[in-house]
Amino acid sequence: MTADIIEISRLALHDQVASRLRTMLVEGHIAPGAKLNERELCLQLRVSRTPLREAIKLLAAEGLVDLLPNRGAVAVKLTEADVLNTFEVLAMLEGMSGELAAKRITDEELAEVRALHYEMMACFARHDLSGYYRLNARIHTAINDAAANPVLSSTYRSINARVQSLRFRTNQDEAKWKSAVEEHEQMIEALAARDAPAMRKVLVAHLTRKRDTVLALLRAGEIYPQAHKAS
Amino acid sequence: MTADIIEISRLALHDQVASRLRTMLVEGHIAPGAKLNERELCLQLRVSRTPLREAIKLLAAEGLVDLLPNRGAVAVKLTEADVLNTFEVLAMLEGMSGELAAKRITDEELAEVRALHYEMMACFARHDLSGYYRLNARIHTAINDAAANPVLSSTYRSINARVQSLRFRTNQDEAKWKSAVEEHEQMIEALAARDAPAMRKVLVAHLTRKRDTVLALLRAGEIYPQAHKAS
DNA sequence: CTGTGGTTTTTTGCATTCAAAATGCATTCA
DNA sequence: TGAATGCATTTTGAATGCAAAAAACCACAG
Repeated sequence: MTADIIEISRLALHDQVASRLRTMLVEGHIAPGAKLNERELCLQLRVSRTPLREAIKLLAAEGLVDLLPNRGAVAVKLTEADVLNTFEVLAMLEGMSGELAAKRITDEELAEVRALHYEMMACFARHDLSGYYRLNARIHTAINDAAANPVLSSTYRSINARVQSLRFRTNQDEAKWKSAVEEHEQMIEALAARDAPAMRKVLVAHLTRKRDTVLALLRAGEIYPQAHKAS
Repeated sequence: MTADIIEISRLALHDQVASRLRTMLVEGHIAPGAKLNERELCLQLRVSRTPLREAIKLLAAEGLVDLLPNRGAVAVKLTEADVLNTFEVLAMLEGMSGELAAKRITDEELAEVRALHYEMMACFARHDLSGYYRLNARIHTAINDAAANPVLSSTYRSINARVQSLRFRTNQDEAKWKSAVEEHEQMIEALAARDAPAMRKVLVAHLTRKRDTVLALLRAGEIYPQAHKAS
């Protein structure tokens, strides 16, 4: 019982709030372009406005919300140009991460990535999309860790979060899913061979495909169905 | 992102505070490892604790201060590993920025960079170090702008700020200064030739040299003279 | 003289309160 | 009938108050 209390007070309240808000934004529970009403969120998250506001400032720094002076915060609604620019940076960060990982990964780390990969294949076989996504994220985290550069990892995480809500909504068809899995296999091969250029190549290609998927949906207007807010 | 469109008639207090604190940290007026006493800073900046705390949270997200639970914030004191990791990422970001700039720079932008370069040369000739630094920063900003990727620019700015206070303290000797200027001339040439690989090469070399300078000083203990606080 | 325990003081974290700005509505006038 | 202006409500921004945690201090014992 007391352990929970300690556990709660271990993480600062504004950090907990930031995490919850981040999840809500990334998973689309707060729609892009939606206003973040402070009083509303206070009741919902059972905290006062001070930690909430601190959390919102944090998310603004991460680029997940826009801060309008005297008008509060809104969930970012990316334009096509924003998506292009973001993926351009992401591709480079991921490419670098992959290169470094290929150079620095230990046998133990490689084994773990492989294990995660097979778990992910299991999800693929079962058509368990959410499990697939979860494993996918863990693999990418594992590769980032293998790159052994915390600055790179946290930068990647932060920027990736901005497009995560869009990637969340891209309902893969079977063919795209299959080729994504194939790309993952190439990643494992490149890692095992410690082939840094190959690793970069497959990761950049991976990101480029993701980008194009997101862009296509954005252009089709399937991501932001009702165009209500001016941006 | 989309907030840029909204004109900022009057900056919010927490933004002003964040700017001032950022300057104090980057220019070393707050020493690395120093504790940020809220009450003290409130009196100094003539604001109450609420906007100050929001600003500190922002700087924490930027990686300029560390947030210790229930113990406040301290100015980050980078370890040798931190410096290596940060410059590793910076080199890549700057390399990418240079590549994109070489591909995308307009004649007008190039002319402006050239003009800034000559102004900087004037400062060099006059041994005006602070003017040189100012122009140097403006040139890098101009190149970043020419890359035409706001996500890249802001990411670079944020990460660069973390090592700026160290670079601020590296008192260049004449020889190093001279070779820095030569590298800048190579940059202009590469830009003019729209030679992206060359641009990347010179920028990465530039950053590597800066990194080594910072590292040498760090190892010599000249940056953190009195080692008192644990990092 | 040094280490330990308890107490005081300081400092941080969160909640509440107060003030200012913006939004919405109704009334009024053209 | 439509637009503009003034008022009321809502919402954000900033300041203060209060409680808890950490640091500093001091006394005391070994």
